[in-house]
Amino acid sequence: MPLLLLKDLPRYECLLEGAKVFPELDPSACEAYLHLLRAGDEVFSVTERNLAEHTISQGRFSVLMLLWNSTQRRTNTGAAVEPCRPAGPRTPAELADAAGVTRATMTGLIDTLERDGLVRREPDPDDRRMMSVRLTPKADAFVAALLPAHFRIMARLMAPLTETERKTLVALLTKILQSASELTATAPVLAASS
Amino acid sequence: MPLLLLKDLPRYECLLEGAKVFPELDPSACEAYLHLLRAGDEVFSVTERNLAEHTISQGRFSVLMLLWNSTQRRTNTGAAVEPCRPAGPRTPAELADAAGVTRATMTGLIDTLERDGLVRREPDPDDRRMMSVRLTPKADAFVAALLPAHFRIMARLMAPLTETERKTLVALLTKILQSASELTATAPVLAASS
DNA sequence: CTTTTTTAGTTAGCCGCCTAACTATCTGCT
DNA sequence: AGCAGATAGTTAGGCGGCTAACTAAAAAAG
Repeated sequence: MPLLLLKDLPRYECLLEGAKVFPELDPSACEAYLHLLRAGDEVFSVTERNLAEHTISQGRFSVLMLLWNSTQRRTNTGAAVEPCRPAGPRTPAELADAAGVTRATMTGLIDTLERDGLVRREPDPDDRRMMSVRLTPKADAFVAALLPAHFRIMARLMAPLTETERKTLVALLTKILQSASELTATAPVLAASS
Repeated sequence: MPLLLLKDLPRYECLLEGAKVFPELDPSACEAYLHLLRAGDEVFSVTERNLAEHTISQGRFSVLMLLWNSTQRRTNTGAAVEPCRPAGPRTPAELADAAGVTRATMTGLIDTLERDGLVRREPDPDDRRMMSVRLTPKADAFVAALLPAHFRIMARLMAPLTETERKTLVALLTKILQSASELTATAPVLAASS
């Protein structure tokens, strides 16, 4: 539960009301914004609650998935499996980049994962600054046991949407993600320009 | 930046690949899920970054907005303003409910807001267990100064979407929110049932 | 009227996120 | 070779979530 968001979103009339006071308030944009964060938060917390039953957090789970993807790619048994990415992340820095957190955060996540016996840190023989993070066999079993329920929850969450609606949703979200990335890139102009 | 999510979402072929290994994996559902969290996270962090420039966090901002809404409703100057909610939240418990966090968390948020001189705790004369949280004049000015940029960012984020697309998005997100709420309600059945 | 239960708020302690500062190592420039 | 700068990882400290345990007060039960 990362956010902190109004449980009951404001009614549209309230947004229209607010637009009279604040000319910058675009009611439909605001409505979309609030619904996006609210739905994202709720969906997030549903999956997080499932993971919590297996005593793992979303953050640690993401790290496991990243590492698991890497090992899957190497020890792959399937025929004709095209590599989805050149090579899976191995080092804390790569994991941090892939997960979108700082290296300091990744240090903490790896700490707890290592304490729980799910990963091991191994020094890199070539570059003594670097570490290599590996899943333990325990983690392999753990992830394999976890994933079916995880996927089932995703399917349940999206059950009310048809295939077409899902594609539409992804397309709309992609547009928003695009404009958010642009806003992130042109950072300091935020408040000033129209 | 609440979540911890893969920066580069997996390609659709990878999801199809995974579905061969895990029959529970619904590729389009998974794709929608990942895009939703990714977009929500990015949008969240964009607004958070703006708020951070005014040295306030999303959580504290939400509290201020809840209280500000309450006061707006009482000292309203506009004619023919229908009340959007019966009465705004006043006590820490009401604020916690409205914001969707625990009371312990709300205590902490009010602590820091009070420390920064943006709210005041006042004892309730009728029920000595209760406190009343009020915005200070400083907070009024603070919020009023903050909101225009905040609204401008929402508008920018949603700029690539037409009015129709925004309505579509809201409708789709509402469906997802609905099914997420149902999953939350029927909690313990998560992993077991199909 | 006393006792029990409920409720409001806080406190304490954990986790995961951040930034900033630090150590150790490697790289590149002269 | 030797030193400046870049890079990998950790540490320290803060914030904001959480749960669980606690205090004080009100409400309910007897």
